[in-house]
Amino acid sequence: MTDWPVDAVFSALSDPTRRSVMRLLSEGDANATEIADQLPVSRQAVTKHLWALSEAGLVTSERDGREKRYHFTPAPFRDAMSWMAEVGAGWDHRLDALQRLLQTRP
Amino acid sequence: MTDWPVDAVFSALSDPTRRSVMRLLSEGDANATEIADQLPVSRQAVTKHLWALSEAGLVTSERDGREKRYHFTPAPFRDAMSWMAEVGAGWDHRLDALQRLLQTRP
DNA sequence: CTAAGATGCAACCGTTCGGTTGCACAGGAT
DNA sequence: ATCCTGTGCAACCGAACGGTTGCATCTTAG
Repeated sequence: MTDWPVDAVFSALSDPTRRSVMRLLSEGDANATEIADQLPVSRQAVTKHLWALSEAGLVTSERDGREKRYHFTPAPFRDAMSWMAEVGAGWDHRLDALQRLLQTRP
Repeated sequence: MTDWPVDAVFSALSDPTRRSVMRLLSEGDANATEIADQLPVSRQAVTKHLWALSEAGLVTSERDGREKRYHFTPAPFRDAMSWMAEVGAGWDHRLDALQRLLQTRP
């Protein structure tokens, strides 16, 4: 039903560089410069990607003095997986199980 | 690890029209013209979307006389969900459970 | 045979995307 | 006060994207 969060999440995850950023952040917080150092793109590119990820709710940021640290937030994965489970329900018993799983409260 | 299927799946799913096509197909097979009739886009647009979905392995097609019928195939969802479970593992206990679930054989 | 419906191919268009570069601004360290 | 270092803003570029239109082709229904 609600399509906008799903849209942002899938879009955010559809780019390889952005997935790399997510992977890096899943291992610990970082700022834009640090992330760019570990990827073959400029800091500006990373900043744009972080903005997209943040739009999707996949990262949060926090200003600390002159730097801005980004944190990993996988919560919106739930939306994406729910969509898949809902659409795929009945075709794959694993998706049924997933749908049940996603309804358990954190 | 292998990134190309995940890439195709997330990319395919990142477009609202394409998700609508998936939803329609999840309710039953159809040809391009039938799908286009139920969506606010041209048949040609639908055809292009079906090509993208097929690249991601999300639909299969079968020629039947003068028409070409498309079938829903949610199997690649598994790749996308695996990626999310892997990256998000440790942050959300539901993702841990999912990761275990995805390792069960069909 | 012929007409109608479905697909395929290709060109075109405006917008978005991923990425770059250049420069200005802000906050810490010394 | 001054020099780094990290951010932010904006312009720019080429490629890909989502979509359209027009036309050709193929196949079945009558």
